[in-house]
Amino acid sequence: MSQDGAGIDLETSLGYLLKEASSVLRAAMEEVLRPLGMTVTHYSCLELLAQRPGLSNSDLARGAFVTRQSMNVLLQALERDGVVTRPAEAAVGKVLPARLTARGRRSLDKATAAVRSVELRMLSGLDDAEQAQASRALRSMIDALRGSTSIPVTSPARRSPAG
Amino acid sequence: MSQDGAGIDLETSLGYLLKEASSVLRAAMEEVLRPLGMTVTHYSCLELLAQRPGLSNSDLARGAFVTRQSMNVLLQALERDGVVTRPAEAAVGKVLPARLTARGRRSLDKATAAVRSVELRMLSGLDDAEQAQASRALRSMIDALRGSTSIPVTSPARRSPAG
DNA sequence: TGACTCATGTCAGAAGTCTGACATACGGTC
DNA sequence: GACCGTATGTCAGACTTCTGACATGAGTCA
Repeated sequence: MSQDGAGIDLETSLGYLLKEASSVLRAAMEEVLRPLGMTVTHYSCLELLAQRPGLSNSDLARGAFVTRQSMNVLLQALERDGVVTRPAEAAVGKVLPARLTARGRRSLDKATAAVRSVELRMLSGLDDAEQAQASRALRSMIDALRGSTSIPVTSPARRSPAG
Repeated sequence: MSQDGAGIDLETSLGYLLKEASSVLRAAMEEVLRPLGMTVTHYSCLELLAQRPGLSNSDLARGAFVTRQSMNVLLQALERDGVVTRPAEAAVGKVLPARLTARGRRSLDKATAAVRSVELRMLSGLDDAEQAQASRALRSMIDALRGSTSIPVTSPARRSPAG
């Protein structure tokens, strides 16, 4: 086909497969989230806040894999809808810790159930050992690509005076 | 950690890891493609055409995991830039087979080298067996998600009984 | 203390992608 | 031959996310 086999064989490329898997997963999540009036980023933000109350806008952006500008747009909408609250002013620096409201938590519960079912379906063909192996492989690819950058959820952002 | 274990543990979720890996890969590709004036979708389109000359707009959209509308916008720009050609009229139905021009092939060659280096770096921590295992796992996840519900990119998933 | 660096929140404009809609072409069925 | 469902190419508008830019606050170091 090509001259000197320069092309990346899409049939066997792990990168392409990764993109495909991610695309299919995203589509499946959007499908179950849409009836709830949620996008994937929207859901990710809520899930992050449930597990790590008080995350900042920038923390949430890193955890949801979008820019802090995009997350800011979303957070403003979520605040307006009463799903999330942020203090009007920063207690310490410029960081505004966000938290779920009761309504936000209810909203998240439904979404979590839906997303969980998608994930279970995705993993239905893999036993525990295979899942662990896949997890290690993905982690290896991530680390190799980003050299050593930080972790999305386990945020090191707490390194300020108080802690 | 929530009330009844409702939350999806982002620390261990394979879905989250998949999203993270895909995000990091995409960022790494954008980084090397940007100097060439190319986006990831742009590159995907060219790579697809190199391996399967004559693919239609809809084919390319499916292969690049975007809608055919998005791919159409891109294809028109690529035609304008002399990177891709399509016949003015369809020979058979409405399908317009696209092909790379010489310029498109040159453009792709540079991009392919850049992307290949990214993929090699991503896989640098995995031996052949691990890569094969990861490939099988991803394929399994894709098939499991596609099986029941939606179709990745295209329109409503109505299959005709005789189709 | 002052300068430098890094991170944050935010605004504004640009780019990419999506949903909705329409006309058309193919294939099978009645 | 007419009809219906599916698939394609395309236009238009809306939405989401991104890049660029700015001011502010914290930490480091001389």
